[in-house]
Amino acid sequence: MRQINLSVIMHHLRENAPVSRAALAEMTGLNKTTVSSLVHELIERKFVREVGFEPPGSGRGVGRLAVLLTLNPVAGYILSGEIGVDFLSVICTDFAPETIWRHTEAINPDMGQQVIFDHLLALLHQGLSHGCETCNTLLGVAVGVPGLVDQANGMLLFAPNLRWENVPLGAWLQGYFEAPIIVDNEANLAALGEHYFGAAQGYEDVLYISAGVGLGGGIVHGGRIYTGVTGFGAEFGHMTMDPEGELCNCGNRGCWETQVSQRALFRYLRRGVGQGRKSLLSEMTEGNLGRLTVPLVVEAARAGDALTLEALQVIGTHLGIGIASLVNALNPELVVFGGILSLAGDFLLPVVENELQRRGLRWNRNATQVALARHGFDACVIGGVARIFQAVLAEPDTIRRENAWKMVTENV
Amino acid sequence: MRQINLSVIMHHLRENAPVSRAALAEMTGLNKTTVSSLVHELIERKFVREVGFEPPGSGRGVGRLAVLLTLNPVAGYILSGEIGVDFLSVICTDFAPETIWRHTEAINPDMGQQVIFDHLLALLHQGLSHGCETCNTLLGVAVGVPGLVDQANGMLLFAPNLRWENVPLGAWLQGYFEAPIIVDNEANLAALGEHYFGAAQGYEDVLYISAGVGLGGGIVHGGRIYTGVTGFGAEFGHMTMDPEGELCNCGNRGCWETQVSQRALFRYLRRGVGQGRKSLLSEMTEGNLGRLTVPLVVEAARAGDALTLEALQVIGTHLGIGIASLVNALNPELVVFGGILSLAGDFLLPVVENELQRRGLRWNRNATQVALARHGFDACVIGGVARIFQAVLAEPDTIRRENAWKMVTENV
DNA sequence: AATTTGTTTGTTGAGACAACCAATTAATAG
DNA sequence: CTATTAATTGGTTGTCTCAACAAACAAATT
Repeated sequence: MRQINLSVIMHHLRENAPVSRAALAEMTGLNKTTVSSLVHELIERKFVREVGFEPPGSGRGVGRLAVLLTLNPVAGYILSGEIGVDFLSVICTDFAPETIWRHTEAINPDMGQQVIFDHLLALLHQGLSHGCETCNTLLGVAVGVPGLVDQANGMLLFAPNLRWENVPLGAWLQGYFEAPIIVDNEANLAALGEHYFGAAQGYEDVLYISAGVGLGGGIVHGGRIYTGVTGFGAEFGHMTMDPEGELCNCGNRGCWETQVSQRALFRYLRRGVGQGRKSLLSEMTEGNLGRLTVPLVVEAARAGDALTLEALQVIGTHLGIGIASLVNALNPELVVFGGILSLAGDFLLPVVENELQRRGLRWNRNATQVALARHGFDACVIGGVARIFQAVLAEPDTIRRENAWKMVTENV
Repeated sequence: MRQINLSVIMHHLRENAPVSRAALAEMTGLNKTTVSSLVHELIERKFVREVGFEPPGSGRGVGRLAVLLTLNPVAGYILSGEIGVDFLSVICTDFAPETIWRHTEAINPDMGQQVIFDHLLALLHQGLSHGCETCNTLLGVAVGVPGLVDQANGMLLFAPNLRWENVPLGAWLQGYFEAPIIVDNEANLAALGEHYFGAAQGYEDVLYISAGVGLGGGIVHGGRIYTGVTGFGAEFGHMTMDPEGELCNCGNRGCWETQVSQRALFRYLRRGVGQGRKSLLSEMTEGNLGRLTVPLVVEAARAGDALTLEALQVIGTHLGIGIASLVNALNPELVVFGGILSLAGDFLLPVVENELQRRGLRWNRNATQVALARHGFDACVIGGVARIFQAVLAEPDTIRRENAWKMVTENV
């Protein structure tokens, strides 16, 4: 009961800070004495702090000045990392959350699991030392991975692009940090990140679609990540869109990600050029279309290159068809489009909107907006921060501040 | 708090009755005094009753005999109706819930909204008089419709097959019954019905797919109907499966329901016969394939008719592809297949399973079972009962027993 | 003086705990 | 074999704690 109300106060503080006790009481419907008591506890726990008085004469009329409250930025720090296919990324934020430190490092899957994990650990350790300087308490560690995760025990079940299988990441990390550990799918975290700190703020039912090397997805329902029964929901990329389509890495044919992904885009362009069509991209890559990158494609599109625009039109159409299907099936409030392909959002989104108008049921499509993700490369790590943030907001009374950060420093 | 615990007790009673107070305490983790107090209140409110002692010597060992508790069948009665495209159906059940009374009536949309509503009201009224004889208290009225419903106010937004739009069914019913009114989509209710009383008992994350005239769907997530943001989720039938496919009633092309529905099945068969292929169905319908019905098709399939088997194979493949996509996207525990087409389940399900094996991601498909719906024609009304049941279990202390049934009897 | 903020003080309600009574089975003594 | 007793489980009665709430009040402002 008290835990629930503490959490309610924290949530309202997050969304409305700075705000007074009286205002919190009104918002939450709780009695003001109750709010006072809860706030007192939160201040003691250092999650909340007073930040002076409401400036007098701010149009509020007569009465005693209100004491404004905010979440305490130095309540603790959060570590969030991502294991990408060819990079590691770690950020450390305070509770504001502002980034205190960040670092990215190139890897490749051939380095081997153990080496990559050690690198990740070293980065996290560096982030930790920066974090504890100002914030003292480690609130949690989140790690996003490009694969299926069994949330319950942080087991990475299957990451085809890393060629990893059944890696107990959660257990490994638990051995090094005396704080809650979250391991989750990269797109799921990114979805939550957009919900907390990005384009989806204020929306409780969000579909996130991340198109990059492949096509991943995340569902936020009621403000929480929707995990299917085995925690492996929202693999939109492997919905069959064309039963006789291109072969997919997963072994099936015509998966959505064979139509909408960086790979699909490049394939279309290469085929076009291969068939003798002219394109700015040939010059931009000096004839080596193996060097294609999404930014290059966007540049070509802006320059009006016909083949590129056509490719984006085709990809956008497929993206739109899939989104319309999902909108009909799930009736979300907002669809957020992210991933590296979202750099081409200016060209893709109008096509998507058009397709959604054509194929979405009237009521569903009218209730749904489509937006570009705010966080690009950082989407996942920011989502990890959001995930820890969420865990702390949900049960602020269970954080053990004393021994919250205690790292086994041997052999790191 | 108390409300929550009352609800917890009710749920455990539903799932484990008959059961003793001590066992409830153990299951819920509540203190046994608390359980006693809660049970006492529930007995006073007539939702629960004692049903004698646990038979001695039932392998339980020593100790005082336990008093067994169950939900009280005559706690009240539930009215549930369905407005179909060509029928009305109403049942009245007690709180067991056992059917006390039921009736079905043919209609057709041309009769007009007001006439159909009056017929529905008359049926509900008949059910009510049967219900109050034994059970006294009306616990709620549920009505399922083949269309989009805004749950909040029971507004039927759009029912293409009835050609109704913006009908305030909830408000109308509220004027006649002094009890909670639920108006919801037919497939959503059916999904909940399978969860409470059918093939999906014990599964908390269920996809329900109903193939009949069209293809509808329902999602049960965490034991509750998943409504999208506007309460219009799970319109699986209008996911685009083939961008250039057949024209659908909704105006788009290649919707799933153009591939998997009674209409799609009959179309395939008629085309086959039209192309000169032999089929038992020609004889069975005496050459008039306009008379096709699903039972006839099933009969032909059982007799080994090649065209029929081929048709079911094709439909089953499309069904399987769609289910695989949904399984990948939503990772449910169970997929339940219902609707009139489920009569052909023996022929369709193996094909579906096969397609699921091919197209489902390994982890998802392994976590997901596919089952036939238990309730056929009654799925929706039973779901309506479940919906009311759920509402009562959720807040047993808010039911006003005194004036719960008070019907405006004028002009009915 | 009126108004708004926030605290102090006391009340209410709900669940937890301990002790107790009740009803049964199992063991044991005669 | 029977009567008695111990052990065990079911359920209730009082007491305690804790959280939310209400009313009164103090402080700071217009």
